[in-house]
Amino acid sequence: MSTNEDIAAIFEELAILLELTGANGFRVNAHSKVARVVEGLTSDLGELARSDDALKSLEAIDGIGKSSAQKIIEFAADGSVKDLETLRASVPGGLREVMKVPGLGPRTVRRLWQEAGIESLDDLEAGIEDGRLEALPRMGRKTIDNIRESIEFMKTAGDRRRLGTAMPIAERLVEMMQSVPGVRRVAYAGSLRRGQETIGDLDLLVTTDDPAAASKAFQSQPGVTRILVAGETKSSVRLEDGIQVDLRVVPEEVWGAALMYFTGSKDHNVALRERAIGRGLRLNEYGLFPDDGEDGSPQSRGVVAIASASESEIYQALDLPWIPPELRVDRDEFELDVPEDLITVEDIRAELHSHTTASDGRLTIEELAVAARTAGRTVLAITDHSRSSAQANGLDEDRLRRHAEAIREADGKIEGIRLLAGSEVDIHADGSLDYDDDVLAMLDVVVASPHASLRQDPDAATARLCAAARHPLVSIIGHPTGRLIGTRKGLEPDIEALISAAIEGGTALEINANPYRLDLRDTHVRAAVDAGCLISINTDAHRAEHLEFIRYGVLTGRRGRLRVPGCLNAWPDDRLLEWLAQNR
DNA sequence: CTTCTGCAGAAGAGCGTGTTACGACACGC
Repeated sequence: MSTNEDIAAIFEELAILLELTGANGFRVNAHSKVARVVEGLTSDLGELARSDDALKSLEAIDGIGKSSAQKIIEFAADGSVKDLETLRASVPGGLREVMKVPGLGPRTVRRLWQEAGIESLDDLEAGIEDGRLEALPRMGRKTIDNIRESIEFMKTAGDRRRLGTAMPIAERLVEMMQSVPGVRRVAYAGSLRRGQETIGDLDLLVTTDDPAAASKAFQSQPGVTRILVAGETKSSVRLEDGIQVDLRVVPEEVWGAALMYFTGSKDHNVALRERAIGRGLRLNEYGLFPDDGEDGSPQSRGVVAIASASESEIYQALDLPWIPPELRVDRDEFELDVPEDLITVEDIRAELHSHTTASDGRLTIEELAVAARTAGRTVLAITDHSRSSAQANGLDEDRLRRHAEAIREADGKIEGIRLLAGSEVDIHADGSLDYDDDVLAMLDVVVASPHASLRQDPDAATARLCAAARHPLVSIIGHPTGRLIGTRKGLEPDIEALISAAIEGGTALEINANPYRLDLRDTHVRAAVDAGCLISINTDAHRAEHLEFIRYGVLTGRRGRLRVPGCLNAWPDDRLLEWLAQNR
């Protein structure tokens, strides 16, 4: 674990433990915020914390105050934080699991702990059976049944879903709701709309002439295993595979306000509402209202909204440009330099990382070329695996030479798309490449990627990747960390060092659009974009459907503020080909 | 706990729903 991740984990734990001790909610939030901020940093806090002016430098980071700065310094020096140790000693560790039970919040868990001696998930189950829970006030049959069901659900369901799993489900739901009579507009919102790499649950927003019909259709759709909430304007169901879907039904005229509210992030919303207060206004999911100082929600008192129909008019009324959903994280999106022209799927012209039957792909050169052309690409680099990737049927030098010839031959035969002969060459643990330079030199594109030794220590990983990035014949570093979301951590190089090496070596860094990878990840893309390092969004297609993954890579790029000029494969073909020829 | 402006002390988002006991509270977004 990198230092930043350690620190983020410490503050996350502090927040949970504080919550359980009944600490002030703002204090709890402050700790969560530090965790989130630290997670988003690319520079090493450990180093900063050991520097001369550590306290000042740390406090300069938004969200980190004196107390948090001192804890970070303490951790960098001793590897532990006293306050955390004290809390750990006074709060049973098992309560963190109990907090995860849907429906159980800090208040209830604290009561269970102090009044019924519940200290773990096992205790909770025992307490349900032996009647300890029933004996508590405000603990009725229904609540206990719900807890029992939630525990059962927790045991069977997985955690968060990958972006690529959630998106098709959401699109199916949107289509389904669109077909309900009276429905006008339907959209998915939430973390899916923000393009996060994993999604907790799905959020659907609907405007309709017949709210009751929309809610009923939603609750009774096939695949619903449990209705969690069933109100007039708000419903929540669980589907067969365990995914939770929330529906909100609103009047047409508040579409924009509701979409903003439902898209989040929570912290972005809080920041916007604070901004509204600062301007004598109030923002909620029904609109932006003048603050008349009265109690109760403005819309219920007939106060007329200043803005509500569209997101942009609300942002405008708060003196902000429309902020793309992918940037709504409450980091620095409220500063004035937010680009309006983030990269889009339509901007992508070239696919620079793909596989055919020569290694472990499913399509021949011709089939893949046609598929790429159909998907709208005008340039396709075929980059099969190199010899060390034996499990992927990697090509030895002879096969590579013949394969390159075959690609160039096919290039002459297929209209409408330019084919490039390339390789996805393994970067060995020591930073050397899997082919000799004279072999690489005959190719049009070289994607160099780590595939093995993905557990090496961060310093070795940095040296390994930087060496490949500085190699004159390498065009792109493919999936730089090699992580697989939720299953493999991958390398943990010093990203800023890698970015510098890539700039120096005239090499682009890849966003691998495969939803299992999305590597570089969003925060690393942002660091690269800020430094002026080129990015290439590639699907790593092994079959035709994989070309559709591009959307996930684009979302990740947008989260990193990527625009066309910084994205190699969004350039005009001539310019791309010229760059590829020169940078080798 | 952090930020902001009043530099010591205040302010910190706002709503719908379910449960439990019929107004209040907790939860989750």
